[in-house]
Amino acid sequence: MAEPQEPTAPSLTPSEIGWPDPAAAPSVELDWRLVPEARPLSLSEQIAERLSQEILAGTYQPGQRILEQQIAQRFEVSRGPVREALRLLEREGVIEILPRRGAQVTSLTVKEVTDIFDIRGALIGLCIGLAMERLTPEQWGQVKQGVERLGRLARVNGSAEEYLSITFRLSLFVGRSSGNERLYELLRSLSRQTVRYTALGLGSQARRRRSARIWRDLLKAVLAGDAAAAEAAARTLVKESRDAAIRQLQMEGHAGA
Amino acid sequence: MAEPQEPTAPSLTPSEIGWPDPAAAPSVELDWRLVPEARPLSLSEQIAERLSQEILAGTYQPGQRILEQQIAQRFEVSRGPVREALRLLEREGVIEILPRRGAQVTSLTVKEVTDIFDIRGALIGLCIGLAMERLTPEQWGQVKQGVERLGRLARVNGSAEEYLSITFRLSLFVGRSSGNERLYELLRSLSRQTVRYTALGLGSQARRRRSARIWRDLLKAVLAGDAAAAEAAARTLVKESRDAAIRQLQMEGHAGA
DNA sequence: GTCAAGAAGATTGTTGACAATCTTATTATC
DNA sequence: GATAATAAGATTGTCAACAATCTTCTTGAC
Repeated sequence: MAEPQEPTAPSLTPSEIGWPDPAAAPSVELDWRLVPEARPLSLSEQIAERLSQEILAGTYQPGQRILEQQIAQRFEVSRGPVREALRLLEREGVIEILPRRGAQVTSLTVKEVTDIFDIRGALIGLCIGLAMERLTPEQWGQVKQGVERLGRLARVNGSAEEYLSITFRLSLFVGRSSGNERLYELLRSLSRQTVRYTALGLGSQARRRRSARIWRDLLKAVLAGDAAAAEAAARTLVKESRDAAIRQLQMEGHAGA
Repeated sequence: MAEPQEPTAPSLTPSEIGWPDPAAAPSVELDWRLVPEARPLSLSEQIAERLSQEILAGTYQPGQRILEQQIAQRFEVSRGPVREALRLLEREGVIEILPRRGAQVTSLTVKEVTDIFDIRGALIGLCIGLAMERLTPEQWGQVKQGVERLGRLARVNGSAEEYLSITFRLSLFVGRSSGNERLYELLRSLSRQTVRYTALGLGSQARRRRSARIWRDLLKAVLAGDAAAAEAAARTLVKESRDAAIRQLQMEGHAGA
């Protein structure tokens, strides 16, 4: 490949969120890597990774076609690895591949966004329950730190990006803490597919304050050992996130396709 | 391809389970197609479909390596489509692909089986809730037919295969009735990954009777409009299926890998 | 001016060959 | 006899070219 990617940073350990130093510049970088394992990436994985970043960053717009030849020339490789990269991206829901039509950036309908949020809601409920069985109060302390940061950020009307970044770190930490690897990967994939919509839903300070309050309720229920309340809070979080996203989409005149 | 596949049968419509005539020979054929859409399959999809059937049928054993060249020769195609077929099968969890090692039939650990059943449990709960919002009592009548068949089969100690076949049809019908396409596809994929284990759990008549009873409770709750009870029954169904499967695995001395 | 038919171009699907890497068998050494 | 280095073979990764199909533009008829 033309520009070999720098080695990826080591992934978070299950027991460490690794909150950045509050004194340092706030990190809003999210880890949307397709291949979480720290191993040398194959050519097709490198291509998929880069394309995924570009699509998530908006370089390619939803619905835009992606031509194999074009990608191959840009990365100075043949179409073989590009085809595999596209299949990998399709699997992650980043693009859609139509027979004899090729790939295009996924453009979700309102219905599909709703559907994915609903699935996330059910899975996050399971996740919380499993994590409660496994994590010690000390380990929940890390979540507490994050929830407190959320509260501060929401109160002072801080950057939406940083808020979003922290909620994702929290979600992924809980996901990993479930001890169910498949569940974690599934949630990560579904979250990635809906990042832009989650961001949409957390655009206003009012929504962030509301979100922070539910996170606080969630943590409270967890520390009190009330699994049912914790799962309910988690589902509420996703449900309100979903509704806020849909409202925004409809206000923006998102036709539904 | 050497032996072109006969056109696949049209898929079930959302509103029709299409129970086979009880007088006719009992149909225990399950529809484990990878590509549910009724459209001409590409070469790689045909290969994936055939391999998937063979793997599910036990022609290839768990852990067994699958060599690209060998498959290519067998189907008289080049390795390109075979590679794509293998990626498709990996995505469905049928095989695993390791870098520079190639593909091998998925061999799930007890932990992984447990994990997948847990995910299915959470999703089926969601599914039932959504289906209850959409289906009319008349439409549930079709489920009632199936549940009654389950009861009869369990009482007379009928074939485990037929019992399994009906539970899958019921599950898929409910899945489709949720109206959440992604949820349906996800459940179908997870069910396929655990067919052999579900079968293991339904091996004894006692288990089938128990299963039939829970299905009856589930339907009763649905018709009474008690969503919480219905969802609980669905989760119980999966949970007991999981535990039975695990017990069998451990009795068979399944080491865990 | 509009619509349809056809041709040219673009794009995906497939192939066989070559390169890089891994696996296994052989042989030499202790 | 056991172990390690080495070589041969097998297997995946990548490439460039060709075939099949789809899209778009042009041309002609009404």
